[in-house]
Amino acid sequence: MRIGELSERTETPRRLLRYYEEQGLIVSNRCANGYRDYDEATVDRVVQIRGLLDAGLPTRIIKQILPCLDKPRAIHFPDATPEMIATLEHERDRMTRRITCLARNRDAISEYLEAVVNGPGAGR
Amino acid sequence: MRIGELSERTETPRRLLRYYEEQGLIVSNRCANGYRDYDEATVDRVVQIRGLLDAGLPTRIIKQILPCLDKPRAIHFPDATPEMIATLEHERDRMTRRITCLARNRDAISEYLEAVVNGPGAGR
DNA sequence: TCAAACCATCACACAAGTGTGAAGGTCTAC
DNA sequence: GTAGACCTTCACACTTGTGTGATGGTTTGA
Repeated sequence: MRIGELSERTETPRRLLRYYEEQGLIVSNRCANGYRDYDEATVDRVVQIRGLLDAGLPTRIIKQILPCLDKPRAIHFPDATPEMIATLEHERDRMTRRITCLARNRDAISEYLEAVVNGPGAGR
Repeated sequence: MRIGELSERTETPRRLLRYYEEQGLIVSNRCANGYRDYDEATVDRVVQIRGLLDAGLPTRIIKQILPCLDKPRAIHFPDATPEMIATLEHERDRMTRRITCLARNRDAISEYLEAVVNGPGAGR
């Protein structure tokens, strides 16, 4: 599919799709006329990238973790250098910390909202 | 305490503490000589702010949700305008989405790492 | 009293993600 | 063949969170 369709289906500006490609997060084939051509799987990948970006990961890190998420895992074993493994472990831990922080704060918000809808009287 | 101590205890550059104050995320009293004076609770607050920033929330949003997290909840009921409640619900949902995304990707990383340490042979 | 270690404000700069528009090529349909 | 809707690259600019340094006041200890 071309960039316009990918843009619509992922609700992502074309500008950013080109940027993600520039950063090495997605790839595209080129048609004879120079147009980018994406395959179906790119849709999910873009959604995933956007989610991770929104969760505070920079493209540099996203680029490193994306290959681990592909299905035929065995293919990627050769790239598994010790440094890479260390990076992944570090990022995994950092994500866990982010999750903990988000969950705690979200729960506090929920609690607050509950208290509010129950009326000020119920809070004491 | 003064900014130097707060900086050390929160591992946060002074520059950023002043920035957070400028954005209305923390407050300080001023000593006679103009030095900032923080109270004990600011330590936790700064840590919380940094966690949320790292999880992708902008200061503008953090500023809005921080008041809900204070202990004596009843004090803040007057500010609970309908728009404020809508904002909070929206941010709560967004945080949930972030958590889901982070958890899924973190689990995939964990899975990958497990496969790697078990050796390529175990992956098939 | 003088140095060192704090503190203050101000300002310029940078990276990352994103917005926007210019200038131009390609394809489709009337 | 021309208009409109696509696509291309390039470039300039904005925002946000940070880094860094200049310039100067205050406090503390030798």
